[in-house]
Amino acid sequence: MATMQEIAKLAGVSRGTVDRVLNNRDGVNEETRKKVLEIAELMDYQPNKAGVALAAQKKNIKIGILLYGEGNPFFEDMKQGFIDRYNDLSLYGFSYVIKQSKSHVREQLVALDEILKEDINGLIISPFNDERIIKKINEISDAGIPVVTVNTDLPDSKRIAYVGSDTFKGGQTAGGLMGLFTKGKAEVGIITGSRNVHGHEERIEGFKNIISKNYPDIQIEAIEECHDDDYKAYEAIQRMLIEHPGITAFYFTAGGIYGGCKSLYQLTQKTPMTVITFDSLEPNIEYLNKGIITATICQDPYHQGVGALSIMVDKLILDKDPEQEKTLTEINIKIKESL
Amino acid sequence: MATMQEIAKLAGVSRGTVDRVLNNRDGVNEETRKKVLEIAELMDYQPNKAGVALAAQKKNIKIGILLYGEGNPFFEDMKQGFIDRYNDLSLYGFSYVIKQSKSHVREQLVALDEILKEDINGLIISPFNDERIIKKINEISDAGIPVVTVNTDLPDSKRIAYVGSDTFKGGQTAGGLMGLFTKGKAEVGIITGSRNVHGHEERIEGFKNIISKNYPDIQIEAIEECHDDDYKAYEAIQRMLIEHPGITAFYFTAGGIYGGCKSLYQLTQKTPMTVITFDSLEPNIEYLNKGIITATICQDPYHQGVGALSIMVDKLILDKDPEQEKTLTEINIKIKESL
DNA sequence: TTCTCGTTCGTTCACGTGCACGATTTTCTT
DNA sequence: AAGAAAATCGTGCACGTGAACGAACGAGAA
Repeated sequence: MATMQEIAKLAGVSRGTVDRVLNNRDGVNEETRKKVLEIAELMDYQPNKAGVALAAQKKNIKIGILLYGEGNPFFEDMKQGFIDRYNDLSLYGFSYVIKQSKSHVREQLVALDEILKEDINGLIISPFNDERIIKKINEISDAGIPVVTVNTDLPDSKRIAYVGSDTFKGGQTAGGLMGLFTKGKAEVGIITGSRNVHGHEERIEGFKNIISKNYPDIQIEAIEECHDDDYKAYEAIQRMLIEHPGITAFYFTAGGIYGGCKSLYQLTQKTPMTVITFDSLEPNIEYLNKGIITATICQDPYHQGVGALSIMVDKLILDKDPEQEKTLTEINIKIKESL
Repeated sequence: MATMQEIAKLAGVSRGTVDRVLNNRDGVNEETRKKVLEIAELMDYQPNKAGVALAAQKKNIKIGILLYGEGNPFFEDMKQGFIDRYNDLSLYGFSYVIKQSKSHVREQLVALDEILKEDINGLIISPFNDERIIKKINEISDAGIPVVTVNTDLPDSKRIAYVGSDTFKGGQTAGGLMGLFTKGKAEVGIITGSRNVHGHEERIEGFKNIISKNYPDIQIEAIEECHDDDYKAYEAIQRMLIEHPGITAFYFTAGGIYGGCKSLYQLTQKTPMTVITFDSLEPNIEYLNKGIITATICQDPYHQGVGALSIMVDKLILDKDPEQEKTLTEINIKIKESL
């Protein structure tokens, strides 16, 4: 591996000059610059990461991470991803703060203000889809602090990258599973989070896409919002089963699992339902083990954390812009036996 | 973060002495050693990784990686894991060589001799379960070269760690899926790789475990070995369908997918079968898309590569022994829509 | 006593980079 | 033409660790 020192020797200049050229700083004669660049290219120069890391110690960079859903195991997984990735990258001598607000726009706005007071150099946020949040993110970006969204995207904001899952494909996967589990014959009730949340809606679209294409004998009987609320989900299930007694399957696009499954547990002891959900939070696992949930589709929050922190470190410390604007994590299907 | 320099100052000694204490080198007075250790503990000293990395440059460590199955996409995934992880860890200034032999014990023995000539300091190997390989691995270990097995374990050898998947659980997952897809009623034919390969056998055991526990109406009609050979798999399927015309499902524990599925494609145009396989190699994906394979169970070779290299670098450069003897990767179910 | 050897510890170099400072040369101004 | 300003480049320090080298000291042997 070539070092700056070696390049300097070959170019007949000092290492300082090589440094100026390779880091795009000015104060170098055009001819010298060309020569150095040529040699660097020829030798396929790659900066030694240990050296970069050691020199980065004094930069004292701090990354802010802002999540919602306090105590939500989904975000605990994501946090583990942050931690593990931090252990790999901590040699760059940076630090981070994680703040987690409650699940409301207002709380997130407050938390956002708080975390900005910590003098952070970059922000990773799992944002609410709200105009005020978008506006704030744009202000932060304009102030020179790069923002990466994780889990939920804000495509219309000035965030530099998004790390999350492909919700449409997740919906398609749910559709495919529904077909397989019911042998292509079912009446389905859908419990969704909110029709205003882009991801939830895409999960319905993906589902419909596969059903209409491959399974003519599967009918969607009803769709209800529960806003991730267990009590609302409980009631929605009760209502659906009265209004549509023929229902043989349920599809949950988001939260409210605990309430919804409790309802099913009480009502459907005799007639087994096919139930498909997302993520593997505690209630999902509980009802998967009880046989109420047939399968759950996971979006790998751990690697969302890993990916987001990687991108941010690349940007802040290694000066590398993200390769893609969107990084999509894998879709994993889990059943009772594969947990 | 505390540095050696700071500890030295507080202890009233030089940094060299602190270095000797913390790296367990001798030539330090017992009293001094105690004092330094005390202060280091008090300050929760963690060696700065950038510093360690920079100093490790001159060690010139080389890791050998030995796989089989030339051109097998499964190992391509694993190689990508090695490469990605190497990019993260390359700052420690080490290098690696990958050799890939054909799928025979003899070829692997030859390749093993070749790779040892390269002056490697550690070996990662995806081994054949063979006495001669075990003996060789023990010799290498005794020579002071740590060995990590990946994908296939040799529990009776002197390898320091294994990274792979839980094959029994994989079999259980297959059993669970079989139950769900067939609504608990099926006659199953099993095509296995070799009954002498521990992993293949465990996949059958796990499968039987779930079937016998939860699905009394699922019968296993026949089990045949195909030794990962497509032609043998083709013939096995033909034979099974003649001898057991009631078969409605197939379970492949290993290779021979292309031959087996081709056979099914020709024969079962009308009567749709439930087919469960392992891994997502090209033939798996092809026949998943064609609707022949219902689902495939993946063992995440990418992260096997990642994990194995991590363990080896920890051992060779950071002097850290593996935390667990066995690292098991996640089990992911894939259907057509979630590919 | 004087010389040798072993113990204990401080000093120094190496690893590769980022960046501030200052030195030298060239160009511009009056 | 002389001084000021700008352009260009070299030097040196810092980051934290590993490890070789050598200095200081005391104990034991001749």
